[in-house]
Amino acid sequence: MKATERRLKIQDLFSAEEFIDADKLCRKLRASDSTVRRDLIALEKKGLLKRVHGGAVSLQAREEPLDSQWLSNRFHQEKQHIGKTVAELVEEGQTLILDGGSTVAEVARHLQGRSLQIITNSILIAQIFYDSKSTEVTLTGGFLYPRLGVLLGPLCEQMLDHVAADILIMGIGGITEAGLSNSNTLIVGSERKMIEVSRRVIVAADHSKFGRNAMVHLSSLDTVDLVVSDLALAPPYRQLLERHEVEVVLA
Amino acid sequence: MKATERRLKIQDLFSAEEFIDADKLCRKLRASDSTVRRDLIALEKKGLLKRVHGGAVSLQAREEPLDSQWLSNRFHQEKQHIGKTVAELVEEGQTLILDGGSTVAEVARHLQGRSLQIITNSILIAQIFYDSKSTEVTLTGGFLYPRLGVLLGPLCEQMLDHVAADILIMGIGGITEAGLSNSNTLIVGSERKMIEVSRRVIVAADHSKFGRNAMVHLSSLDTVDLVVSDLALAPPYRQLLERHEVEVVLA
DNA sequence: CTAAAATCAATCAAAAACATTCATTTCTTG
DNA sequence: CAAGAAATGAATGTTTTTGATTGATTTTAG
Repeated sequence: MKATERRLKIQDLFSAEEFIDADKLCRKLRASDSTVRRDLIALEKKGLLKRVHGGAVSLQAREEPLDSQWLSNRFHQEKQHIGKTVAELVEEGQTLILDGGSTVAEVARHLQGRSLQIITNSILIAQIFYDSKSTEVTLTGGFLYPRLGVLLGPLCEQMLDHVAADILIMGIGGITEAGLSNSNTLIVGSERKMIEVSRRVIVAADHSKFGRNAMVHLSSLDTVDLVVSDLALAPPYRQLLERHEVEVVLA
Repeated sequence: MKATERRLKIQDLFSAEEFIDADKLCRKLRASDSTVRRDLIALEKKGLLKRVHGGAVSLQAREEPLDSQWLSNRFHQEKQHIGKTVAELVEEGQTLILDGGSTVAEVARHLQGRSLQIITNSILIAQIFYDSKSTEVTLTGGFLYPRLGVLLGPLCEQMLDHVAADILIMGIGGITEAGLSNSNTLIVGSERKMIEVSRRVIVAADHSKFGRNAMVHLSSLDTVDLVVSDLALAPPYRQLLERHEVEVVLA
């Protein structure tokens, strides 16, 4: 097995477990412990995982409870602005797909009471419309991914196959020149389907997501129609997006 | 098992239980007491838990989803007892369908941390298992019915067509000689499907549901295998159930 | 209150995992 | 095809982790 193939496989394994045993990797990849260790070092250098004694842990896997409040509120101000701006782009009566993630949740909050049809795979976002009569909410089914509160897997993708949406509003793990990426293959799988069935793709991402790579590649920048970020976005990134014909709005 | 893996697992266990015995941890993690103690010391240093004689307690106040609703709930005490009793009937590794409703939610709370496969159409129940890794939760898709937080409609029923469950745990609007009834046709529709695909049907209903008829007839009493209610259940109802070969347990 | 039982902290040797080096194989590239 | 570069796996010594043992401390029962 080649190095690239091995490393992709390692990344895949993180969608199921947040910790991976080095021994198990050796057996699964049929490689020596030296090789596996080198792979892990390489992936760590790329910022895709954290190496620990005995294996490696997924980076986004678990926030420390002490700053969990803080972390989910990181750039909260910015996310609020982004949420408001994105919500203003939506017209009455449209069909939206809302992906999971705290930035998109902020968009959802600004959509409360609007007359829309919303499809989402996030139970947190569904909750925002808990007692709204004007907004019709449909949840995709699926396996509930612990801690993120999103529905994933074949059931989710199968359901998305049967719908069509005007706009997809998507959160994201990282954006670089290579495109969008997110933290695990299951999430990326359903997001790909979402892109597929949506006429217009809007990415809501605060400036901290730029220049970062998450574990799994999702798509190239060309699939995106519009990126809404905050004012702290470094100009080079803005130019990068515009080179790919992506519209940019800073909130 | 490696150190990091063990410590993540300990954190998981604390999302289901407030206090955990050191012995129990040794057995569950297959590690010596020295190792477990070192793990607990490490986690305490990170501020994730508090070590006490004989084990450790969770530091984060376990927030119950929708506290306010539950507190204002009628017959809350009775529902708690019913919940505990029903939860004890469930065996490890089984596949359950949980329908919506406050009584069933009480059952779900007592199932936290168990190793089960749960299918539900209630986002409130899904939330109860928000960060439990041992309990695998699948949501049916569907329209979100406002204020009840349940998923209904063709999407939901279609999904239920593809599953099979050991036990269905069902709340109910009313029980009379004529059978079970509930408040609207959409709910009844999905509940019929649930009954269809489950080997054993358990109804969790406090005594106030007896002798009442809700809007829509759901099924006759013969489809029910077991009813769990509280001690205030009037004897005539008990006899009625037994005439229909329904087992009765009072909590 | 006292004694027995349980739990804890400290220490140590064995085991597991690690970094480093080096010879061998595989892959590039001219 | 051949020289060089990159990747691999084995071997080395080092560091970390682990479970057992010891005696101290706390809890429980009488």
